[in-house]
Amino acid sequence: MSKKTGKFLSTGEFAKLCKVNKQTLFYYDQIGLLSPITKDEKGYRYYSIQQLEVFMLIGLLKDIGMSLQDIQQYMQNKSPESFLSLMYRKKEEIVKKRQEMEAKEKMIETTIDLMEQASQLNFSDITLEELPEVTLYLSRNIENTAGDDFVKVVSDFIDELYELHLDTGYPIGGLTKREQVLKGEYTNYSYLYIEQPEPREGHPYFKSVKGSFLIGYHIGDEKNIHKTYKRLLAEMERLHLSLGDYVLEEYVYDTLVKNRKEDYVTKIMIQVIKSPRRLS
Amino acid sequence: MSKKTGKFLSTGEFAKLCKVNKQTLFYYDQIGLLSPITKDEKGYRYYSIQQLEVFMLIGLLKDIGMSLQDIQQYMQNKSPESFLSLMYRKKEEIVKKRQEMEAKEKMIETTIDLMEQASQLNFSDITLEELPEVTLYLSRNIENTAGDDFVKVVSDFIDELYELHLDTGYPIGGLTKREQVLKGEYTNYSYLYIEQPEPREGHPYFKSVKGSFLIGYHIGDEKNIHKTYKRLLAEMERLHLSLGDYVLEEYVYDTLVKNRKEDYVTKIMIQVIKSPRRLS
DNA sequence: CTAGTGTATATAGTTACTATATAGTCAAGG
DNA sequence: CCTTGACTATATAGTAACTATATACACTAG
Repeated sequence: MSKKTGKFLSTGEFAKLCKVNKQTLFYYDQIGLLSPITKDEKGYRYYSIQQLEVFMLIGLLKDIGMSLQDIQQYMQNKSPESFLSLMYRKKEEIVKKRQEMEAKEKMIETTIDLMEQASQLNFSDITLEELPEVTLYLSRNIENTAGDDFVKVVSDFIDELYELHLDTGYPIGGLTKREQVLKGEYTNYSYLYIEQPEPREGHPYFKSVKGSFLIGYHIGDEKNIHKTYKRLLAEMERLHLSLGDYVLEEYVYDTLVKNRKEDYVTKIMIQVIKSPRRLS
Repeated sequence: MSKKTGKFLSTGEFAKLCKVNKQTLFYYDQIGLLSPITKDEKGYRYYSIQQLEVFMLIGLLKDIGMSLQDIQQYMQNKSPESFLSLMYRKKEEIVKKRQEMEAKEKMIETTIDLMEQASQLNFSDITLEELPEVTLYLSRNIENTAGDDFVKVVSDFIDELYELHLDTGYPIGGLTKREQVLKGEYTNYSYLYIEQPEPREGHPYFKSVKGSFLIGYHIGDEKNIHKTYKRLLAEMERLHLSLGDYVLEEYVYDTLVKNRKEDYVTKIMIQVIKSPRRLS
C-alpha cells in the first residue's frame, strides 16, 4: 500500500481481495468492464471496497455463462428494474444448470456402481440368474438396417436420450429377438436400449423384461462374438433350457476403459425358459 | 452419408449426434484426443457409434473443469482401475460444484428479495420499527483505522466470508457504536457486518441485535450523509427517543444498480430506546 | 543511494474453439 | 458427360478471456 490513500486499494491489493491475477484487473479496465474509481497522476489505479461487490457480480454472471461483453452491456445502463429482470432470468438459468449438474452427478454414480460390480465378476463364468423387472427404453427397430437408415435410427435414439434426459449412465445395449438368434444372426440387433432405473409414465417404447437369464461374457473383438454365443447355447442345452424371447447384449468394458479391442468385455444375457420345455 | 459404409458415421453425421461443430471434431482429431476409428484412402473420417460414448465422457470431464490435455492424458493409459479412481475424484468435484451452484442460487434469491423490498420503499419516510433478532457476522474493529490497517481488516473480513461461505447475498454494512455517533463521527464505522439468515454455531464474532430502530434513507453521495443523520437525530428528539447502542448502515442501491452516485440510497437504522429516557 | 518491491504499458502466448478460404469427392439431374 | 449442390478435406486466421513476459518507472526501507 503506497501513500496514505485511506480507504482505497491498489491493483495488487484489490486483486488479492478478488482472488484473481492482477492482469485480469488490467484487462477488465482495458475493456471497460470494471475500471478503478480513480487513477492518480502517475497512472496508479485505486479501487474502492464497493467495487468488490461489482467484481463479485461479474463473477456470478460469468459463472452462469454470460460473456464479458454482455455483462458490460448491462453495466452500462443499469437500473433496479433491469437488475431485477436480469436476476430473474439468471435465476432460471442457474436452476437449470444445477439440475444438469445433478444429472451428471447421478451419471457418475451409476458409472461407479457399474464399474465396481464389473470388477467383482469372473468373466469365464456362465450363470443362470433370475432377473428382476427392469424398464428399457427402446430405439425403433433396426433389424437389417444399414447405411443411412441405421444412422437415422441411432441419431433419433440418441436425440431422444438427450431430450428426455434418459441418459443416466447406463450403457446402451442391443436387444436381439429370439427369431434372429435362431437364425444365427447374433449381431443383427432388433433394438438398441438403455436401462431406466426410474421409469417415467407417459412415454412409449418402454419395455419391461424379467425372468430367467443365462449370463455369460465375451472377451475381445465383437467380430468373434459368435463363438461365445455357441458356448452359451451349448450350456443352455446342457441345462435343458430353451430359448426365451430376447437376448440382451451390453458392453462391460469398452472404449472408455480399455485401449485394445482384445480387452473389451461384452455381457450377454439370454432369456431362457426352464419348463415346460419349448421346441426350438 | 456417402457409400454403403454400414455402421460408420461421417464427420458431419457424428458431429450432429454429438451436437457440436464439425470443426471441433477436426480439432479433437488433430490434438489426438478423439480420432475416427478409420479413415479411407481419400482421408474421409469415419466414426463408430461407440465413439459417441467417448465423446460424452470428454464432455462430462470438460464440464467439471478438466482441460483437454488432462483428459487426453487419461485416455492414453486407461484401465478400469484408473477410470474408477478418476470417477471417484470427479464425483467429489462435481458435488462441490453443485453446492457452489446452490449457494449462488441462494445469493440470487436473496438479491431478488432485497430488490423487491427496496422497490416498495418510500425513501423520504422515517419510520420507527421493532426489528426481530438478526445475527450479524462482524469484522474486527475498524474505528480510526486507515491505510494498510484498514485494508488488512477488510481483506481478512472478505476472506472469512469466502472461506466460511457467509456471503449469502446480503449487503455488507457498517456498524457504528453509540459513542462515535455522539461525537458526530457518523462514518467512522466500528465494524463491518453481514447479515446471516442461518447462523451456524461454533463461530465467534456473531452478534445479535434486536429492539426498536428509527429507520431512514440517505439519497446521494455518502459524503453528505451527515445531513441525513442530522434529520434522523432531530426526528429522534421529536419522538422523545434516546440513542441506543448501535447504528447500522447499509446500501440499498449502489454501484450494482445505479450509475451515478447521486442515485445511491443508503439505509440508516438507529437503535433507539423509548423509556425510561436515557441521557445522551 | 541502492536494493527490493510494487506499479504501468505493450506485446505475445494459451486454450478451446470457430470461421474462412481453397480444393477435392460424390450422387443426381439435364 | 457435365454441371450443380452438398458434402469432405486441409490450412490459416480469428475469438474470448485470460496469462505470461519484457521493459520501464515509482516508492520505501536500510
